[in-house]
Amino acid sequence: MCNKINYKTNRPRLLTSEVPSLLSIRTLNPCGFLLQSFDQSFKPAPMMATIDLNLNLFCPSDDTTVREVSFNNDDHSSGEEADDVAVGDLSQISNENMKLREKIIVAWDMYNSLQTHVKKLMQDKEVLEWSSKKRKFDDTVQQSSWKGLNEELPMSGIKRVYVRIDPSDKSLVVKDGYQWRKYGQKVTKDNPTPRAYYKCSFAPTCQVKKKVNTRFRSR
DNA sequence: GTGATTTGACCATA
DNA sequence: TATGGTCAAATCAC
Repeated sequence: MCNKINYKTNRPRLLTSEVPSLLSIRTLNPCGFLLQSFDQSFKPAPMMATIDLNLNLFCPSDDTTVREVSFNNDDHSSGEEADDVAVGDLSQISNENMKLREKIIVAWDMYNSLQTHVKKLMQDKEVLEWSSKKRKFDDTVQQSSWKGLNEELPMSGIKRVYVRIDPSDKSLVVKDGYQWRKYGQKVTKDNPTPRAYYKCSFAPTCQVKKKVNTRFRSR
């Protein structure tokens, strides 16, 4: 008996290729002018982040308008002297901008090298922890009287492992040395109870999957 | 707010 | 075309 299921929904599907994956860092000088811009692409990070390094050292935060430079004429200084002062100020600001720019470039380089280092450390940690857990599990399987049921699927390179569980254990967690995350459930043809699909969630590099036919647990 | 689960839709394959 | 496997938005649990 097969019933065809018609799916009706208006829910949009977001394809992975449509997900923006851009980290944008903008650096503004003390008065809000763009000083330096970095764009770093990350794949497959499904997110977009913008970080403003607005070093607002000299300007009030709400002061985004062009400001007039006025001079106090109480000392009766001439217009030429005022121009000289203005040029001096601009030159000083320009120098400060240059120094800031150099500092930001150095900080960016340090950030990049630190990020690389952290990534490498995390990968090393993942590999160590995973191989430790895997070894424990392999030992358990070796000792199991069910080892005759373990099989290597021909031509596929996929190893199928059956794990015996304690019938008195009513928990839904199978103690097989892996950490699982459920990603789907399906009602199959010859099974009245749904089949659950799990992925290994211990590490992103862990490709192990499992199927659970709940009818075997139902009694 | 974050991570896990649920569930309808999509896709590959026999 | 039916079926199983997977994806990903919605929902739930904490």
